[in-house]
Amino acid sequence: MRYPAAETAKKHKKIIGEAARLFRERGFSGVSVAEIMQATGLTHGPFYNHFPSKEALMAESVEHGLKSTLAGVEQVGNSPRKTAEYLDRYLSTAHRDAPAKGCTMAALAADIRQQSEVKGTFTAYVKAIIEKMVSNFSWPSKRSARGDSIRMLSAMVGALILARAVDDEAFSKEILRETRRGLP
Amino acid sequence: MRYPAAETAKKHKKIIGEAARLFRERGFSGVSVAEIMQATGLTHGPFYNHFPSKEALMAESVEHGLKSTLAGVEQVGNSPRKTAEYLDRYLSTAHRDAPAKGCTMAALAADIRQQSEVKGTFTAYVKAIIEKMVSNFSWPSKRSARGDSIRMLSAMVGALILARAVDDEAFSKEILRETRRGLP
DNA sequence: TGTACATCAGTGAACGCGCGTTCACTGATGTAC
DNA sequence: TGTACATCAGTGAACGCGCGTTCACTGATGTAC
Repeated sequence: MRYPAAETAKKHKKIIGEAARLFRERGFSGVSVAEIMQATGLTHGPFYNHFPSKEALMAESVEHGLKSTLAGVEQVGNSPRKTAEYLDRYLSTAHRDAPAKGCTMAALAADIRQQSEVKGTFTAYVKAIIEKMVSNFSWPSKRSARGDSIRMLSAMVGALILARAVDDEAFSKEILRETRRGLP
Repeated sequence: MRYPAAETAKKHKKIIGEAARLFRERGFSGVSVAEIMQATGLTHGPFYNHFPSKEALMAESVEHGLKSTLAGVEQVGNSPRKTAEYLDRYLSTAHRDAPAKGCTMAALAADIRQQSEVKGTFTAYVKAIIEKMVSNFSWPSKRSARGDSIRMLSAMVGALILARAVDDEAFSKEILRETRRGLP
């Protein structure tokens, strides 16, 4: 049956939100279209009223996730204390244990390597995130800020991925803590 | 038909080798049992003469891959020049472009997060690799060597994963180069 | 304002496909005598 | 050393299953008059 026009746009966003959450939690191939639709409270049929394919949803949900990571960096504002707080949060056990609402780069970068449809969007956002880190974080020297940002991001993403893959709590915490210690 | 006993062990190793290669290239879910068997020159049927399940093969092939990464670190020998050469190789475009024969941590850490069967082996090898980095790399101070090793590994793995996920060659190279510059 | 009809998001069964896994069968190898 | 037979890795068809995707149908909404 036909539904109020306003609800269609709302459902579209709901699908993207649930997909972004589930994909980060279990990877692209670990989540089915039916499961995403079930999470929005619908059956799997109308998925194709909203998106041409699962791959199209992957692209939109990655963008959705990266947008909020970018917004997170934007809010830091360049005091040393705020920068330190951001890093504390990124390399926390809370972030490690909640990939579903965490950094899309750490959760899906490996999956994105295989998905040429999504790589363009991913690349644009990683560039934007680096640039925002350069301008919004506190750096000792303006000259080296871009290199420092890239190094910081590599360490953050690598540490989070390793800390999540390891099943020894003490060792996982050590990876987060020691990586944090090397950053401002 | 029955085959010479010596060939059975050889085929077992061949399956592991091909699986380790293909899994690193396309992830666990990106490679089918049939494809692995085809790569060894057999049909898919006898797979279950060698392994109880695909998951068991995943565990053995991850171990196979990590063993050679560990062996690579073992060969460094602790001169500053050898350490630098190792890092140059790890963060090279050649390594970036050849995940099939490259570092298993960078290629499969994200997949391993979801695979509880494999996490134990992975954890043990990451610990061993860190320990070998502590003893075989050249460090300014013995006291900080373990923390330095962990930071280095996080940056290496993160940079390689990001450089592979990005589809802009100049930006990808910049990630590798700048991460390299922050290391000894 | 009231009525008649076209629209289209949602339903749920069905599709074709590829996957992991199983199995009856084959026949050269290894072994017992 | 030669013969008869048990073994078991390999073959390839078949299995059940879940997936992405399609589709005929439904019926409240929005619109034309």
